[in-house]
Amino acid sequence: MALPLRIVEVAKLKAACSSCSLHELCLPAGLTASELASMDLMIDIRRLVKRGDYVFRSGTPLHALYAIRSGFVKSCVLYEDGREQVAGFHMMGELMGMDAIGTSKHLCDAVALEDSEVCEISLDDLETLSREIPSLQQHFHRIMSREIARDYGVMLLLGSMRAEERLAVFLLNLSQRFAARGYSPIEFHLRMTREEIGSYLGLKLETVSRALSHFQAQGLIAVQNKHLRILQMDNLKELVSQHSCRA
Amino acid sequence: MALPLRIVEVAKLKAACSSCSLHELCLPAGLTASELASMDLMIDIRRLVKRGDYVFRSGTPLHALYAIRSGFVKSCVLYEDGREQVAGFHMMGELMGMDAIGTSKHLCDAVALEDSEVCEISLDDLETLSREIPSLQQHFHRIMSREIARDYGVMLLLGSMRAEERLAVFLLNLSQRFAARGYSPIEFHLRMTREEIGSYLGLKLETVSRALSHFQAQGLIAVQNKHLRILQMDNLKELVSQHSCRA
DNA sequence: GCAACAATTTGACGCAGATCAAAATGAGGG
DNA sequence: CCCTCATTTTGATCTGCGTCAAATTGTTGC
Repeated sequence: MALPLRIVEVAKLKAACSSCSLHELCLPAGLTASELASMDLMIDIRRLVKRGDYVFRSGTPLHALYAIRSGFVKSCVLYEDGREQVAGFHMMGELMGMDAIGTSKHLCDAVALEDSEVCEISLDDLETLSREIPSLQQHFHRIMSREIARDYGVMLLLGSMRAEERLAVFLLNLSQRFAARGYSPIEFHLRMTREEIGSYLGLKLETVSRALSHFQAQGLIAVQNKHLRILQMDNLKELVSQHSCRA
Repeated sequence: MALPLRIVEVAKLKAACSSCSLHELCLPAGLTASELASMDLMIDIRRLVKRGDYVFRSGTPLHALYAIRSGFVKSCVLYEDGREQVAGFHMMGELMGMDAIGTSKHLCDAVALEDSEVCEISLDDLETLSREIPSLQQHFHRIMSREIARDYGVMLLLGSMRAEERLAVFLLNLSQRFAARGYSPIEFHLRMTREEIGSYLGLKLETVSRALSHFQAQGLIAVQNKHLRILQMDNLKELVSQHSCRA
């Protein structure tokens, strides 16, 4: 008997950077109108990814890079023995899959935390086009560089901050990124579980929960399950810089 | 009175990728002879960096990327409040400074741990040339990607491994990289202090010291100060994968 | 070779955060 | 709406690693 087939949501739609409201955040930032038109030709697949589904999986060959058009995606590094760690949370306008260019194999899972839409960008096409459009080339390099810079920040966080500092950094970072996208920087919906936050921050879920409760008791934030509101942005920032470090 | 001038060692030598024994490890890997000749034109500064001196400093504008021709360099991320963490150790054939492309400012210090020689590679020149030489472009992307992949590994290490695992991963990684450069994978000189190892691994120097002593007591390694010999490579590897994890 | 200093080792002790446990709350499916 | 299961919260206890301290060894400049 054949197994019941899992229905995979793969809508292939005509994508178009020039009409996408994110193009100032995304890969084509800074291109002229005619350069944008060239990018349109390159990106012809937009894919819907349901909550819980994979954008790509660790170990599979690199087909394309993925720009998030809407939604929220986590990436998890897997270790051979089954250990896994959340390496990042990605929101609209961000590019994923760059870790796979080196080996042509993805080395993390990318899982949608809510129904999302991603644009597939063929690496070959991107490389070809960026040979013709220097500003695209530069921007692509800047995007990869920023990913490296972000990673350095995470290392600092994991290597030398204590639990509550890590969480404060995490919340402030989310806040900034929502702000950059036109959403409220002080009130937002956490799309991930406490366990996922903990995995990202190198903490256990109980520690995350306790730290959130403590912030709330101090009046820094108000949390109600996944709904979060920052009440004292400045004090939250101060908490990070006051060097109550561990290492 | 003028301050006594610090004598800066800046030997400007004609560098040449085509005659460099590292070109299979370094940026020009995979180029044809004529493409290599084009790279030679691009790289015209080789700089000597004495032990303890900076290759570049955090906050300074990006002038160039740096390929290590010989020696050993650490990179340290600095946090505003003075906290710092070693983000990586770099050896010959490796490229540094890619974290600065995004903002045009270095965000870590690069300090030579022994007298070293680096080749300066102008980013503009590299971008120009890689528009003409697709294989150079591809290789540059692969190098940046591998840096991202490496960082993911460090995150996993910092976020979910216990002290002895971290140290074992660290030693095995050094071993591999020495092997790739034709040196012994089982016997080498640690060029960094216990404190620097600790900073990289998110541990205190005492913990690093104790872990090394413990490995030695188990017969896995022999350490004598900075001289290290791996006695039981397989058992060391096993130590990492046996999932004695923390998070 | 010696003095001064830096790096390492080792021991004793404390604490931040992990672990274990159980109750409370929320979300999805029939 | 109710049942079931997943997530979150909170408490109690444990432990790996940080902290403090002191002895030892290695390194550098004179």
